[in-house]
Amino acid sequence: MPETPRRTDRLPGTRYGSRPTMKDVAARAGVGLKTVSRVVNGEPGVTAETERRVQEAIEALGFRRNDSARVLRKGRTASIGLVLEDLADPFYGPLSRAVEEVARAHGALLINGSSAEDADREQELVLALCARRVDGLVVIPAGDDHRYLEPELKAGVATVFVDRPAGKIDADVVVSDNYGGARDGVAHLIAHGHRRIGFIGDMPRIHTAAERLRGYRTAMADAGIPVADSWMSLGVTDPERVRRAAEGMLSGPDPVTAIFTGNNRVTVTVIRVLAEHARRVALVGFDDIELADLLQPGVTVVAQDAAALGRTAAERLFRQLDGTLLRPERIELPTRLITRGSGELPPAD
Amino acid sequence: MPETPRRTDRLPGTRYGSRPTMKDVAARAGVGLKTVSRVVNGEPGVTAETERRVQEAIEALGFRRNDSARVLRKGRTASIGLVLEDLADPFYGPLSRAVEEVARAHGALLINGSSAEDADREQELVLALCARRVDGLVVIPAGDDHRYLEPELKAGVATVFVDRPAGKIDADVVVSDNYGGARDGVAHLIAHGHRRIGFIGDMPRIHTAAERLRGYRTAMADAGIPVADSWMSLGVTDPERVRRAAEGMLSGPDPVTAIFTGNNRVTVTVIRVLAEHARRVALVGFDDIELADLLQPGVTVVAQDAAALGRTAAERLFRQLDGTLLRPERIELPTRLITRGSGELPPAD
DNA sequence: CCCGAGCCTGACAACGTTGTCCAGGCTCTA
DNA sequence: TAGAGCCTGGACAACGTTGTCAGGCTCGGG
Repeated sequence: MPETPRRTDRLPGTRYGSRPTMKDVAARAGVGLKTVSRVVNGEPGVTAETERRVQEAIEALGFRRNDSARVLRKGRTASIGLVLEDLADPFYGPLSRAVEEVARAHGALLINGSSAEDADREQELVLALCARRVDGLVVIPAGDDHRYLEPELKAGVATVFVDRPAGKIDADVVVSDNYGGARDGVAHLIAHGHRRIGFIGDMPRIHTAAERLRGYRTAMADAGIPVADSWMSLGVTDPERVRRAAEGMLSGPDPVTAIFTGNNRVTVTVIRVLAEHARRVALVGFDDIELADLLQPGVTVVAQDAAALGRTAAERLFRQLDGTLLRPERIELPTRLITRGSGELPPAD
Repeated sequence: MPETPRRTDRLPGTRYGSRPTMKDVAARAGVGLKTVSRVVNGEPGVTAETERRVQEAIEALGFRRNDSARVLRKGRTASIGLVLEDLADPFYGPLSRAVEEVARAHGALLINGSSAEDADREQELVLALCARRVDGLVVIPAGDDHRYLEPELKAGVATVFVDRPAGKIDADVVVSDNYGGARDGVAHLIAHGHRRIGFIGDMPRIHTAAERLRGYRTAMADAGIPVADSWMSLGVTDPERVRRAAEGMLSGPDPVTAIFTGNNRVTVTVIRVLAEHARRVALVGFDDIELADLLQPGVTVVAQDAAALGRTAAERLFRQLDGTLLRPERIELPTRLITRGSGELPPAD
């Protein structure tokens, strides 16, 4: 009896009628279920003629293997999760793309989500990905406590943290040399004669922001320059806050002659402020930004390689899955100072 | 007999030992399987005391529901797929983020992949997403024939095409007014006295590129200006090709006095070329670019709202899933001319 | 004291696929 | 011509979850 009406308890939401299954294909081709499975998976042991009949039935019915069932059976999903702060941030685009390319090379799909810099949302996302049984996770953490991941790690979910370290668990980490990069950037300003140098960065609870501030402090200390509290401003990176911070440093009795900005968003806002400003103020920014070379003056930056961060992390992830990787490690990628003019302006008192 | 060694044919790759299941939780809590299910899903009909015992067992074992099995049973995955050209392109970041936000509001996860402007890769990705049984698809098409999607549409996979229309199938489409935007941008140059205006765009097989070229031609025709072949250049948007095209238009016996660029990547490269150029050349670009206002002169652009494209598409997708949407439709979002200086330069002959 | 209503709870099948295992038919050789 | 061995194909169970359904319990009313 072909074409029997199966399906007993379908959801009402399912429209059109549901998808054909291997059973349907088998019935139509007049073969057994397992034979269809063999054809679909390219396994050996099927006559050319039988294979043709099966292919024909697949074509005719529009059959597509149901990966949920497959995953349930096999245990691996061939997909990895990526949790980052904001997909729309130009820094994360290339990183995300790099992760995707590595995943693709390993035959895996990428599922991603934005945490919006919210620890709860990060956890929610990560656990949702685990419930889908992703094979691995690349996480740019928003929170600083990742003990909630312990059962997942034990269960064998490969995990790599990028851009910022994991909190309170032992895991692979790939970061840029935030401390060293900031230190070199500030030293560059000092080398060009600046002493009153401002620092505007992200919220101090964010690891990268703290590290870059540490780099700033070290460079200043190394040069024997005492730092005034009014020279440092940490907080959210929305344009309003940053603008106020920059204007504060540039006015008053003891204005800065140079500013070091803690990330791409801050840099962009500060460039705007400086453009409206009469006095020439030197600027070095963390993170490269597009068109930085075409501004007047060109913007000197400490560039990190977002694509390399993503690639390195993803490659480690798949090595964890291979089993070729045993101990968690911390990898630090170097930054690169790109001089374009803004950092070489002399102090204008 | 508790702690019996289950698992017969596990993959060798699975490390540590596999995850606990509802069965394990049930055994530990001393309740039935279904009771665990009820607790996990917050269904009514469980005593506070029983619930407490189950929660305790879940906690102790680090249980996490397996969504593959759930999907297999329920038919819906609560995830949607997004296929775009390149995650690293600044235009797609906000679009992607907007889709994600709408998905999140509907409790769905986002799976995405880059087609790299390759029709085969697009198809491969889309079908992989369908095999995972995503509830819906948002596609920025690379190819121009989407008949391969017909079985999926019939099976009820909600689908919306964004930025470019679908090929050879009837589906929802959300696009910008590429034709009108380009026409207005070029008319703006004409209004400022230009007659010899160049057009540099993407490959003509890409729908947006063709539409923008059509807008250019219309504006020129409306002004009664005959267009020389040497004023138009279509092709890949890599910097080398664009640079040659721009330099070609700017030299020779009859150089252009203004250039209209067909997308953000082209615009950036042309800005670089013009910066090296002695003569002032007017420029209007399609797509807004960051820092465009800070260049000298500021870059006049025809801006499209990438986030609105993504949001609109995703909202339509979920309305399809609700069943509140019946007929496929084509939605066109307006563009906006933002004048900043480069488009208002007079012709310098 | 008995019976029915109502509430909890658990046994069971089904979702679609893949791994295991066996049967039947074939070829090849002695 | 018989037996061994190979190749093809199919029956069946299992993956982990959820919907159905029925059983057992308590409680209140007659």
